[in-house]
Amino acid sequence: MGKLETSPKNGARKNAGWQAEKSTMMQVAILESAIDCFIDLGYSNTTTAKIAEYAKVSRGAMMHHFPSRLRVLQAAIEYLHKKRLQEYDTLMANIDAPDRELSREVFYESVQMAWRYANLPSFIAYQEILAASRTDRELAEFMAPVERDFENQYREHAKSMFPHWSDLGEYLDLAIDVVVFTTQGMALSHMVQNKEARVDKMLNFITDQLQLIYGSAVNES
Amino acid sequence: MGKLETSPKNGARKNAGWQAEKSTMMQVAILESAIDCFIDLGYSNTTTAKIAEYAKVSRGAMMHHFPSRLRVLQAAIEYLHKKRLQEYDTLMANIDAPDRELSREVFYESVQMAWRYANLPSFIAYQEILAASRTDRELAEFMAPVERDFENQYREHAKSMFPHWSDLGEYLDLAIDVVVFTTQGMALSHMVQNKEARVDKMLNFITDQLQLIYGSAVNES
DNA sequence: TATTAAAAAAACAATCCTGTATGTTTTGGC
DNA sequence: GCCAAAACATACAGGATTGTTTTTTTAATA
Repeated sequence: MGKLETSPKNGARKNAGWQAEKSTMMQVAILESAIDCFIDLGYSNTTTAKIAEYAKVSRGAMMHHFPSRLRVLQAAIEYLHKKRLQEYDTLMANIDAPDRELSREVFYESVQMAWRYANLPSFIAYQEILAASRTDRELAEFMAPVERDFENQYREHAKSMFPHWSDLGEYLDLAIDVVVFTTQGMALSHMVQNKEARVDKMLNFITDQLQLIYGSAVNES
Repeated sequence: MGKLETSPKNGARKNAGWQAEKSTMMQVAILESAIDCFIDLGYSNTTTAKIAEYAKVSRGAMMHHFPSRLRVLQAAIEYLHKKRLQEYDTLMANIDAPDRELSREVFYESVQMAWRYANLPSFIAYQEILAASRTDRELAEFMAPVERDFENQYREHAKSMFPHWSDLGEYLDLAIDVVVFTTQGMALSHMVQNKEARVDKMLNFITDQLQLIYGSAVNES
C-alpha cells in the first residue's frame, strides 16, 4: 500500500521477492506518470484514467495499489517533494566553492542554479499543485507540512552551502528570499517580449544585490 | 451578443430601452460572477452552473447570452483585463508625485502599491487563468494578445508615472522587471513562516534597489 | 388588447470521471 | 502439481458537466 520507500528497488520487505519488487516498481511508475500528468495536463485535469494510461497500466491495477484518486495524488506529491529536494542537492553540488572566497562568480553561479531550478519540470509540477491547493482545502492541509519542510530544507542547504554566511544573522535569509522570489516570479511570468535579454539582465542584477547584501552583513558584524 | 462595451449601462444601442440595458447589466453580473468563481473555486472548477448560481440567474438565461462555456470565460477574461488596467491606474494615482523629486519615499510608495496590486483579487483571478492557459492551448492562444497588451500598458503607465526616467534607456525596464517579478514571486510563494517580517524587509530592499538603478541611470546619462 | 420576438427557465441527451464490484491471471508456499 | 492470496483487468452504477432542445414568461408594438 501507500508507504513507499525512497529507493525504487527496496529489497527489505518481509516477503522479499520478485513480486514485491515489481510492485514497488509499478508504484514508482504510477507516481512518475502522475507527475507527468501534472505537467502535461495540469493538476485538475489529471484523471485516474490518464495516469494509468501514462504508466501503461490498467486503471484497475492502479486502483489496487492506490485505493482512491486522492491517495495517488498525495503519494505523487510526497514523491515529488523528495525528488525536488534531491534535484536541489545535485544542482547546488555543481557549485564548486564551499570553502572558496565568495566572489561574484560564485554568487552568479548560485543565481543561475536557482534560475535553472525554477525551470525544472518538477518545479512546474509543484506550482501546479500549489495553485490547485489554493481552492482545495483538503489538498491545502496536506501541502502545509510539505511546504514548511521545503522552506526549512532550502534554508538549511543554503546555510551549509555558504558557511561564511551562516553566522551573519538574518542577512542570509533576506538573500535567500531575494533569489527565490525573483526567480520564481520570473518563471511564472510569461515575459512575452525579449525574454532572453531580460532574464540575463535580471540574473546579473540579482548577483549584484547578493554581493551588496553580503557586504552589509560583513560590515555589520 | 458577446461584444460588450466597457461601460455597464450602454445606452447607445439601436433598440435603446429598458430591456437592452437590463441585458447588459445581466451580462456584467455574469462576468463578475465568473471572476468570483475563478477566485473562489479556481479556473477549472468554474462551471457554467456555478457562474449562474453566483449571478443569481438561471443557467438557461446565461446560455442565452453566452452560447458556450468558452465564450463566457473569454468574455470574463477580457472584462478582467480591463478591470485590472483600471485598478492599476487608480492605485498608481495615489502616488502623489508625478513631478516631485524621486525621493526614497516615492520609490517606497511605488513598491508598496505594486505589492498591493499583486494581492488584489483580480490578480489572483488572472493568475488562475494564466496557470490554466499553460495546459490549455485554446486558452493560451486567447491569452497571448492580452498578455502582450498588459505588458505594454504596464510599461507605458510606468513611463508616464516617472517622466524623469522615460528617457533613461533601458534602466527603467529593468526597474519595472525587478518590482514586478519580486512582488509576483512573493504573492505566489506561500511564505509559511514569518510572512509579515519578510515582506517588510523585501519591500524595503526593493526600494533600495530602485534607488540604485536610478542612480546608475542618471550617472550614465 | 393581441401579436410577435426576445428572454428566461426547464428538460434532455451525451460524455466523462470516480468508486466499486466482479472476474481472471499470476505468484509463492505446501 | 495444488491452493490461497495477491495482482491485474473488465464492467457497471452514480454523479456531474456541457451543449441542445423545448417550453414558458416577459416586453415592445401595432
